[in-house]
Amino acid sequence: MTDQLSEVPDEGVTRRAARSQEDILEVATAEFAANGYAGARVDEIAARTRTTKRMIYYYFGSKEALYLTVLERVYAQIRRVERGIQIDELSPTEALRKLAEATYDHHTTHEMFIQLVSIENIHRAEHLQQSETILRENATAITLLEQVIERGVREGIFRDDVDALDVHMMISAYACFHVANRHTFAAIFKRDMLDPALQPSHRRLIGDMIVATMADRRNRRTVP
Amino acid sequence: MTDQLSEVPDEGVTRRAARSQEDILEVATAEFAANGYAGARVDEIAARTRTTKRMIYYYFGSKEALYLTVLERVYAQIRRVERGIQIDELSPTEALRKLAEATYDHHTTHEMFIQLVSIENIHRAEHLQQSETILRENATAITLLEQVIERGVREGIFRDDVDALDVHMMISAYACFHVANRHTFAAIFKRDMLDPALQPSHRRLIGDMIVATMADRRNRRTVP
DNA sequence: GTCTATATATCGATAGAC
DNA sequence: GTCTATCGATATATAGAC
Repeated sequence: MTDQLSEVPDEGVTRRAARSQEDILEVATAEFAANGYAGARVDEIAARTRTTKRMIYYYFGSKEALYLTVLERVYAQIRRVERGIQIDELSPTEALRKLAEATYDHHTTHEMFIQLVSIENIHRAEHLQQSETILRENATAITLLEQVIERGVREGIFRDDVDALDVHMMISAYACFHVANRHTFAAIFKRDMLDPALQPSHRRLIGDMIVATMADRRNRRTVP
Repeated sequence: MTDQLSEVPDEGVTRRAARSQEDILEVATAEFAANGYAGARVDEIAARTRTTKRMIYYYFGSKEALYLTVLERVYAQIRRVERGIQIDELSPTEALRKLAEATYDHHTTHEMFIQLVSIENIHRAEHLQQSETILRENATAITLLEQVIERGVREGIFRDDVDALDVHMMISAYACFHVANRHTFAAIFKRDMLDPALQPSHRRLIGDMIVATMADRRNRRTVP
């Protein structure tokens, strides 16, 4: 890799710069997630990279712009996960469970994403609202869920008074809480919600919860 | 904040001093909730009270000690709400719904509590762990839930593979998410989860969700 | 693009009079 | 208990050489 780069000086410099920026973003993500926006230190980020503080400002302009780039990066990541979910051959019930489990799997393995979302909410999403990319792209996660629910309602197996956003809210709430409130929950109740021994049953429970709620046909407004 | 959070002042402290401390705590709660621990400014808290910054340090010693007092105060508040819940004459199903709705009602009307819990989780609950009062008192919320579930299992109407902490987790997750992730959710999906027009249906849904999950008797391990 | 050194601002905390 | 004034530490951001 390094040899190839030195053979092509022009690309080498750019590629090296891109790698340096990636390096900064990686460290910055951890720093912001761990300490919040105001608590994060640019000095600390610089110290943990191969580059210097001067380069952070050279590449990103400001602490806020760096934070925004970090935010866009983790939202792009979950978008990729969501796009990869396949539910074509599944029944509405099975599809719902699979979507819930996929969200649970993503959130429980991406603690920094959840922390950054919490931080962003403390700041009333004012940074997120500056990102047209996130606002435009991340809302599309809901379309798959809409199709599943519509099919389930049409087949008469789902209640019809809960829409896709409500279901997404229930799934996200459960999966987020496991990670976001892990520490206060553990401190008070002495149970680590991310304990690997608990994950199979918690993964089953999120599916049970969503399926049981949606399959409760007593709540239908119209007869199928 | 409209709730009565004030404690009875010590005999040695004048009424004016106690009122001054209450004034500081009121403003500090809002300041920490709105900006996080590192983002909160002691100067700003002082400016919005009738007292001065010097007095904040005189009464509370440090920014961190002030924050800890704020934390204990909001946790004491939810404890009072939890203690006031009456479910004596209700069936296990009705009791479960009432507990879920009470949590929903508390969280949706105490945004600052939820924000402070989020902030505390960003800091890995390191302040909360210093408060013996919170750790000792707030875990008792679970006993009422334990009794309800035990009764429901005994009567053969609830599944028996989900314990009280899991139910508490599901209820808290739903109710917390509404408040904690309100801003990112609204930014991306253009729906304010705290819109008063949505509250009746969301309040019904949390009850439906918990009852449907627990009443799913296919998940029983033992025959009642 | 990369470095060292530094400007500029702000914040938590305190001194000391009354 | 209460005030004004201010310290000392630390933060973001930048200057300017190479």
